[in-house]
Amino acid sequence: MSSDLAVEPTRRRLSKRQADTVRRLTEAAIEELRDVGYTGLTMRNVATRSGVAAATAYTYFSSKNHLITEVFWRQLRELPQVPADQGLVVERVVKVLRDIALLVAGEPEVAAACTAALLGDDPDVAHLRERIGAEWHRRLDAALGDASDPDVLNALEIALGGALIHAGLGYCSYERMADLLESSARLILGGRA
Amino acid sequence: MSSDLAVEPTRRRLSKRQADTVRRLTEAAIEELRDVGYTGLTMRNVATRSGVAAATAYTYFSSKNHLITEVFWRQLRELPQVPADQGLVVERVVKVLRDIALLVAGEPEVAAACTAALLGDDPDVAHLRERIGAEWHRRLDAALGDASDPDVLNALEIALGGALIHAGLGYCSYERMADLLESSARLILGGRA
DNA sequence: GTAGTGTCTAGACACATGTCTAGTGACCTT
DNA sequence: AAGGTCACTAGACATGTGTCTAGACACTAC
Repeated sequence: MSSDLAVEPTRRRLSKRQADTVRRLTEAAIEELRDVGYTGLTMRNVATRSGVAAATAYTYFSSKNHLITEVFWRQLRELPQVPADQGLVVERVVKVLRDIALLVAGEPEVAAACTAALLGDDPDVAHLRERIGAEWHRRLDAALGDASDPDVLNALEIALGGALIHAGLGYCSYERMADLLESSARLILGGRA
Repeated sequence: MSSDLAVEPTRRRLSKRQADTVRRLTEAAIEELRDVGYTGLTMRNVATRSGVAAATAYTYFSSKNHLITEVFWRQLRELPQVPADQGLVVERVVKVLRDIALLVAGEPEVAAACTAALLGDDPDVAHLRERIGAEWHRRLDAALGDASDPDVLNALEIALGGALIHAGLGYCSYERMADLLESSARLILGGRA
């Protein structure tokens, strides 16, 4: 798919061969999630699907949750930035939120699994969680531009997390969730531009 | 500590003896979560702590996630209703949100575990999830009273879920989360009373 | 008291996770 | 071409999950 993302370390700097192994593992994980979901996914099956030994998978990912969270993180990273200098603030914010919400909307199984994996307690998951949170923050802050305000930013971050959970919990579809999220954002931004 | 909640069925109507077993299991689960958290909790340990065989625990709870979700549900049920006819709408809403947010704030380990368990995919968890979602909806709707509006209600539900997740993910403490939630609610309710 | 129903126990089971170790083999460098 | 390093393999291991079965035990009714 893209970029130097394939060379980005999961645990350390990677050689070409290693990067390839990691890529095969994350791709196999996505297929596996599509087929059998979070609970059905096993590290052994992902490894086999990648043509790799199970022990090798654990060399790069400390846990099942870590592997799945890495999938989510890579998808978020591949998402293009929203230009910060065009259109109304509210429209820019709505676009950022919709982009993230719909990132995985086409694959609800994958999305739900990522949400669950994000809550894992291993240190590698915690680290990715921070990066993901920071990325959300950064994108929303950029979209707000001069209009940025801590309370508004927090409210938007909370809304984003809430929307993903609501969809992940099965309360609604990801498409509907994106609409609800947009509606929330407009209420939060209220009078402001 | 209360009510006929102890007789409420988890899988079917319960005899006194059964209700007692279930109560011992949920109480042991809370203690276990406090001590060792979600990952550290094992059904066998909870069973032992309750003075019950493991197989018995599985008679009442189809999975670890089901047991923990039941804990969350029972705590939510025990939370007193906010009177719907006093004070400003916004203050009533804020109180409902704060109550739920702080429900388990004293026990972050328990709260985080519940959030994770809620995402489980077994049918018993799905069922409780619906009841929990409905309960949130009901309480917020009541607080809004005549001011109730589908968009506002959705935004508040999303904010509530988001806040729990943010705290569960460790982005902030539950106390701080309650404050952010309040601030979000005020933005969402905006001009409205 | 004795039988019968319903609850619980003990322990084996298949399967998953995550760790570890000894050993294989490909790719450098010289 | 030989040697060394790095990535990977194969498989055992301890531990947890969730299921199952045979049997123990208590409480009720007769």
